[in-house]
Amino acid sequence: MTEDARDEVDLLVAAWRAERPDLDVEPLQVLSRVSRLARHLDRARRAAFAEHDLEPWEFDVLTALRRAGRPYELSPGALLRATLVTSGTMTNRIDRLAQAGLVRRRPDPEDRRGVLVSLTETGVARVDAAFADLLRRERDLLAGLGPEGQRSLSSLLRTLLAPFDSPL
Amino acid sequence: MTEDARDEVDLLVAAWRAERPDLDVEPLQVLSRVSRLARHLDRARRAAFAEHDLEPWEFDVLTALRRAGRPYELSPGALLRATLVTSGTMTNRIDRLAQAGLVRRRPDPEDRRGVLVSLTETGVARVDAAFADLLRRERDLLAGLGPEGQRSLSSLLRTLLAPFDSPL
DNA sequence: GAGAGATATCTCGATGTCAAGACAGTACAC
DNA sequence: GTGTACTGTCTTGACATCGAGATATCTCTC
Repeated sequence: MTEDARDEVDLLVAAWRAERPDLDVEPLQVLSRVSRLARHLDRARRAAFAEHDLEPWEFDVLTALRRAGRPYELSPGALLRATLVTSGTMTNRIDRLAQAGLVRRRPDPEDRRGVLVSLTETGVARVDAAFADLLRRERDLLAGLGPEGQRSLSSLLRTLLAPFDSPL
Repeated sequence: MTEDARDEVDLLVAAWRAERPDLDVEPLQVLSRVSRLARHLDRARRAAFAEHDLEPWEFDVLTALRRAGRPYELSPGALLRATLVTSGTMTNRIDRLAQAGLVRRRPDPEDRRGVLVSLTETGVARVDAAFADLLRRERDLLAGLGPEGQRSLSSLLRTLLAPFDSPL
């Protein structure tokens, strides 16, 4: 059991143990790391997308549409479920993406309450370029783990994530 | 190798494979899960803290001070490094925490540019109660992994986190 | 086919965050 | 000692997000 690669969370846990020896702070070993890592990832993604003139939130919406396959069209409702934001946020996002010429809005012919949002050609091109770039960078970040580590990590995370995804 | 507990990310990866079979999207298995899990955790924490009348950002600052040990005092600079926010954000946070009576500000006697922020008695009590509660809830979230899984998960995450923590 | 409840989207106000820059004070080299 | 670069904190303005509520439409039951 090597303890070489200490990180900030190790220090955090040690500090808590000194201050509150009565508490079991083991959960922080996992969950603080998840939060901190996500924060760092956000920053790295922001930097990566800047080269393609995209904000992370723009990328999130565009990829959801891109993943849907031709004709790259989804309802705002489907988009907000895919991106975990509220409806007000999604309206705002679509407005701005439409203004930037990356998506288009049209009334849903089957449901007059509804709207359908689709990628423009520019939108497809931009998201494809940014996505390829992102994957390159993410692969670099993960290189230290090796294929074995990546598999077990994703499997453990899936277990943790499942209860959130399924019930709702 | 059981594939039972499929989550949203499995679907996401499958969708990408169908749309872009030319790309290796394996990195998403890890990093999308980290991001999504962090998002869910934020929500869970928000709900947990609500019972103690604390916002997540308040908790972050208060715990940093609490961890420092008596006299529970740090500079704004130390706090922003601990919480990964910018200086403007930290100024704003300290203002509001001071107004709520949870922290106190005083000039640093050793550096006239500086300020020292410390917990009030109320602050200590509130953060201690909220922290114990948070740990209970986090333990529940992690229960599905077992002690073994938690150890390997935290170790893998540490490897991933180390490059972010050390260079800067 | 009328009404109740569910659903889809949008509007609006409040809020927390960031980025850039201002300003005071410190540290170090010469 | 003096000047230059650095550090620590705060200010300001822009912005994305959320939550609650408004409106229109659909669906299902009776």
